[in-house]
Amino acid sequence: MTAVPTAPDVVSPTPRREREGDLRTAILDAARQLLVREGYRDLSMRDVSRAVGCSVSSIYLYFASKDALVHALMDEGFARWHRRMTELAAEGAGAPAAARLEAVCRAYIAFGLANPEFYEIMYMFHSDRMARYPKELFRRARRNLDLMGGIVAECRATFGTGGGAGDAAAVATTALWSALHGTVSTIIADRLDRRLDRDRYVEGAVRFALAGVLA
Amino acid sequence: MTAVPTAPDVVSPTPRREREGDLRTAILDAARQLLVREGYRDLSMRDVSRAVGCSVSSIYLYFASKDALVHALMDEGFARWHRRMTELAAEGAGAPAAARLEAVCRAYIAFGLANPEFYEIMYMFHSDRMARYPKELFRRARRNLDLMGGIVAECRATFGTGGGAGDAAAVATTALWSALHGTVSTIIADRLDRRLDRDRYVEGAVRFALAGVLA
Amino acid sequence: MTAVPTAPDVVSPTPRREREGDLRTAILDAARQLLVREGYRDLSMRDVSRAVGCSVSSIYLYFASKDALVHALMDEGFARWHRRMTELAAEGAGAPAAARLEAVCRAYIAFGLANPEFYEIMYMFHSDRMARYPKELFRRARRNLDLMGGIVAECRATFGTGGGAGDAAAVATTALWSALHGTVSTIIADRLDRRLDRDRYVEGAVRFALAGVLA
Amino acid sequence: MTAVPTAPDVVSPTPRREREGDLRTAILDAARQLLVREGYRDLSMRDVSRAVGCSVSSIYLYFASKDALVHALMDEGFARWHRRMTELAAEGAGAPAAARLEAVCRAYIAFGLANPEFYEIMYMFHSDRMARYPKELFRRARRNLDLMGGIVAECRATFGTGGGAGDAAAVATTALWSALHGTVSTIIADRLDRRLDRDRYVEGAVRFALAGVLA
DNA sequence: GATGAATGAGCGTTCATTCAT
DNA sequence: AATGAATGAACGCTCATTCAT
Repeated sequence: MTAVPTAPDVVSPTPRREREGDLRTAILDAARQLLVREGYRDLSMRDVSRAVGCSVSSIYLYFASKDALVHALMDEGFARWHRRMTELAAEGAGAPAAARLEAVCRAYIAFGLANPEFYEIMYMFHSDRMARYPKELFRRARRNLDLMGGIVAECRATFGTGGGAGDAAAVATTALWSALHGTVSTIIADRLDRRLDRDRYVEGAVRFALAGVLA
Repeated sequence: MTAVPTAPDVVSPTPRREREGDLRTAILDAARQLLVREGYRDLSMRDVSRAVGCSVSSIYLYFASKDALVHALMDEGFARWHRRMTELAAEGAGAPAAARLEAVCRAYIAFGLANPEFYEIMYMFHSDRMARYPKELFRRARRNLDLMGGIVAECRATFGTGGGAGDAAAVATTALWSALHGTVSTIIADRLDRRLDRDRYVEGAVRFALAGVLA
Repeated sequence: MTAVPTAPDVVSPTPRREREGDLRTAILDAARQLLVREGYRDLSMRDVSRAVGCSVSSIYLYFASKDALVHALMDEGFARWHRRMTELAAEGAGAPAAARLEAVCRAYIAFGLANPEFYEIMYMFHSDRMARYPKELFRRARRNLDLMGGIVAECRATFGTGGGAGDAAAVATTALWSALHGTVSTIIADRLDRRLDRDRYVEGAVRFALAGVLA
Repeated sequence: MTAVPTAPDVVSPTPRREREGDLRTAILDAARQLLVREGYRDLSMRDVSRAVGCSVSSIYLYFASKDALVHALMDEGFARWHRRMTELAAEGAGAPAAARLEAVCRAYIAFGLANPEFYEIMYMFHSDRMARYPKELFRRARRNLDLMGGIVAECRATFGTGGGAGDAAAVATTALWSALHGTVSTIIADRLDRRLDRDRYVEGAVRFALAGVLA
C-alpha cells in the first residue's frame, strides 16, 4: 500500500449524463474516440459505457459483442472513405487521369491523417486477430481499392505503360496503395523521424508514389 | 480480438523436460511466435509459459517484466536486420549505387517476409501502447535507416537529383522506407488481394520504389 | 505469518444462495472477521469472497479496492463507538465528572472487548501500512477522543489539578487513552498472562487509569 | 502499458557486495531493519537477501523459514530488553523502590522508542497470526515482566497497598505494563495527535503510570 | 428500451521455498 | 558454505458477458 493517492472509497453510480440523439450513435461515437486512444485491447465496454453515460449492458442492446461494435466502426470507416472517393470522382470529372490520380493520393493520406481512429481499425488491425470479419465488409473495402485501380489503369493507358502481364495494373494499384498505406501508418504509429517536417514528408511521399505508378 | 479459433497448438507445449538449450532462448522463441499471432496486448505471460513448458515465474528469472521481454525481442530484430545490411554492404562494395539500392530494397522485403514475427515487433507496434522504448534501441533502429539513407543519397547524387531543400534526401529516404514498409506490412497483415501473385507483387513494388527514388 | 492451522472454517462459505440480506453487508461482515484474524496484509479479496460465497469481482461492485473496504470497516467502527459515547453522555447527564469518567473508561474497555474486530481495525493498524486514511475519518476518530478529553478536563477542574502547561489536559487525556488502549490491546492480542483473571484485571486497569488522571 | 517509467529490462545479478562478519549476523541485521520498515508481511526473503548481498537460498542455511528468522529477531529483542533491565537493577541497587520503578518505566518507554523494530515484533504482533511461537521465547518474555513485577511488589509493600486478593500485585503489574505498552505503541504506530509534544506526552504518561501503581 | 447485479476467466506480478550442484 | 534455477500458489484487480427485472 504505502501512501498512494487513494481512489474514491465508494463505488458511486455514474451520473447518467444527458445524452442527445439515439443511444446507438452515441455508443459508436464514444467507441470510435476511445478506440484510437486506447487501441482495441485496451478499449473496454466499461469505458465506452462511462463515456456515453449509459449502462454497460445497454451497449449489448445494440451490439452483440465488443467485436461487433468494432466491426460497425470499420464499416463506417470504409463507407466514409467510399463517400470521399465518390466526391472526388465528381469533382475531377473531365480532368486528366494523372491529375485525378494525384488527387486521390492526396485525399487518401489526408483521410488517414484526419481520421486516425478509423484508419487504424480499417487497415492496421491484424485480420486474423479479429473474430471472423464479416465478408460483406471485406467486399466493401475491396470496392474502394477497385475505384483507385480504375484511375491507375487509365493513367497507364494514357502513358502507354499498359503492356505487361494481365495483372500488371492490379499489381501497380496494390503497390501504390501499399506506398500510401506505408506513409499513413508511419505517421499514425508515430514512427516518423522527428527531424522531418510532416507536410514536406507527405508531399515527398505523394510525388514518390506518382512516379512509381507512371514509370 | 479474442483468439479466433485457428489451429490451436502451433506452439505446442514443450513437454517440460524435453526442452533443448537454455530457458531464456526458449522463452524468446515462444514469445516471438506468440507475439505476432496475438499482438502485444493479447500476449500473456501465461501463454508464453505454457508454450515453453515452464512456470510463469520462471520467465521473470530472465525478464523483469512483459515489457522487458518484448523489448528484448525488438532488440534482437533490429540487430538481425543490421547484420543483414552489413553483409549486403560487403557484398555490394564497388557496385553502382542504383544496384546497391535495389539490393537493399529486395533484402528489406525479403527480411520482412522471412521474419514476420520480428518485422511486426520492430515496425508494426503502436509505440505509445508500450512502455517507453529504451533510447538505445531507438538509436539502433535509426542507424539502420541511416544506412539506407546513405545509399539513397549516393543515387540522388549520381542521377543529378541532388537539389531541393536540405532535408530532401531524408524525405526521399523515408518515403522509400514507407513504401517498402507498406509492401511488407500489407503482405504480413494478410491484406494482399488473393487474386494477386505474391512474387509478382513484390517485384512490382520494388520497381515502384526504385522509380520513386530515382524520379 | 502464514495462517497457522487453527480451526479452518469459522467463517464457513455461505453456500451461495442462502445468503440473507444484501451482499454489501455480507462482505463487510466477512471482511471484519477475516481482517482481525488475518491482519491487513493477510486479508485477501479471495478470502473474503470465499467466506461470503460470492465472486471476487462482485466485491468490487461495492468497494473500489481492498483499501476502500478496510476504510469502510474503520468508518463503521468509529461510528459505533461514537454512538456508544453519545448514549453514555445522555445516561450520565448530571452525574459528577469523576463518575462519568469512570463510566467512559469502563465503556471503552467493554467496547473493545466486545468488538475486537472493530477495535483492531480502528486502533491497532499501522497507519503507514495503509493507503492514506481519508481525512474525514481521522476527524471522526479525533472527535471521539475529544469527547473523552472534555470529561477529563472537567475532572481536573473539579479536583484542582487544572494547572500546568496549556496542553496539560490534552496530555492527560492521551495518557489515559493510552492506558485504556494498552489494556484492551493486551487482552485482544492474547498477551494477558493466563494466570490472571480477566475481569479482575480489567477492574484493576480501570482503577489504575482513574488514579492516573486524578493524581 | 501507456508510458510508464520503465524498470531495467534485464534481470541483472545482484553485485555481491562485500560483507563484514558472518552471514548469520548480517542476515539478522538486515532483516531487523527491513522488518520495521516493511512490516512482517511486506518483509520478503528476497529483500533481505538483496540487503545482505547474498543469495536467497543462503538465508535458508541459517534459518529454516521466514518465521524462524522472525522468531530469532524476537528472541534477540527480549534478550536486549532483559540485559537493559539487569543493568538497571545494578545501577539502582540500594535506591528506594519508587525511584527504581520510575527508572524502569522510563527505560521501558525509551527502549521501545529507540528500538521500534524490536518493539513491534516483540509486542505488537498478533500471537495467533504467527506460526507456533516457541515456548521458550514466551518464557523469556514472561521473565522480563516478572522483573518488573518484583519492583511493583516492593513499592506496594512500602506504601502499604499490599492488601487485596492474592493476585493484586500481578494485576497491578500487568496494568502498569499495559499502560506503558499503550504509550509506546501509540507513538510507534504513529497515532499520537500531532498537536502534542512527544516528550511532554511521555513525561505525562510516566507520571500517570506511577500514580496508578501507587494509588 | 434499459439497467444493476453478478460472474468466471484471466491478467502481470510476487513470494517462500526447494533442490541439484 | 553457498548458489542459481525453478516452481506453485497466491495476490489485487479488470474484463466481456449474462440475466432477471
